[in-house]
Amino acid sequence: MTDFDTLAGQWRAEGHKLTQPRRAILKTLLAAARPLSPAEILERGQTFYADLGLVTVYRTLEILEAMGLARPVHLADGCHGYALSTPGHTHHVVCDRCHAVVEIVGCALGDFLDSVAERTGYTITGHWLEISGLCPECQQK
Amino acid sequence: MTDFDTLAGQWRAEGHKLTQPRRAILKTLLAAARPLSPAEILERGQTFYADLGLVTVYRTLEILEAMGLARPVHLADGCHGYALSTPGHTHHVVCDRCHAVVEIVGCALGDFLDSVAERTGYTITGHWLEISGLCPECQQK
DNA sequence: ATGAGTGCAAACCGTTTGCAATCGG
DNA sequence: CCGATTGCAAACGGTTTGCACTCAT
Repeated sequence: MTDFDTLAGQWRAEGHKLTQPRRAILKTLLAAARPLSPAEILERGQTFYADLGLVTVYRTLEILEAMGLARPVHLADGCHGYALSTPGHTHHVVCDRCHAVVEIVGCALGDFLDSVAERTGYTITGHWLEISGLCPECQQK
Repeated sequence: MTDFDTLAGQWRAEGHKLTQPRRAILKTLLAAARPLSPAEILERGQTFYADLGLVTVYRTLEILEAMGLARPVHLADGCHGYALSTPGHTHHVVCDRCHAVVEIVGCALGDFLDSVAERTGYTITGHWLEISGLCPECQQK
């Protein structure tokens, strides 16, 4: 997670303009505790900039994803939401009930992937791990 | 992977009728070397039963998924295909180039998940791992 | 015979695109 | 000022639903 100014800096560094709609989207993602669908980003973003449109949400997410600043997270229902990502390789743990998300920054799969490569003959180029569970809060209910 | 008769047996055991369209879909999935999109299943399935309709593909996949006999596999482009799955817990290794798929039957993530649970306070209920790479054949090109 | 299963067409929903108006640098 | 960016409306593609007909049992 980064703060707004750092994010804004990276944004401009790529030559993108920092418009009001885009500010609203960045703030929304920064404030989110779980991955948000485009529609949710729209709704929340409108509290920052009332005229925000869904199309702009899609276009901004596209840029964020290309920059590696946000990534799509597959949710249980088949749709996917977007969450800001720390740079580099991360995995997510998503709460089944409230969808709160925690990023796992380290990746302990190296040995496992080596054995997979050996067993299958594949050259491994990447992997995607998503863990589901119940967050501490939801366990109490 | 199972053979047709075993699959058909499980199918009937749940009280579903084994119609021509459904036979065609099962045969198609059995013959597939990689996950297929609903549209691909339709196309290939029509070689077994010419009047097969797309709606039936969706409805049959829904049942197969509920029975745990097939599972959706997220492909690189965001769409997802379906592949028959061995019962129980498996992971997939998908070739970036030709989409050939290998199932990893063992799961060596236990320790890793334990440490995640400890670090995050979550109760882990499940996980989804998909590995991408190049299959032996595609490496030679 | 009879209810489960089917295909068609239409509805539906999330996403993308064309375009004229607008905004940021 | 000028091109990047915007929102709207319409197009689009994949998925789901309503319905009358058909098939497996």
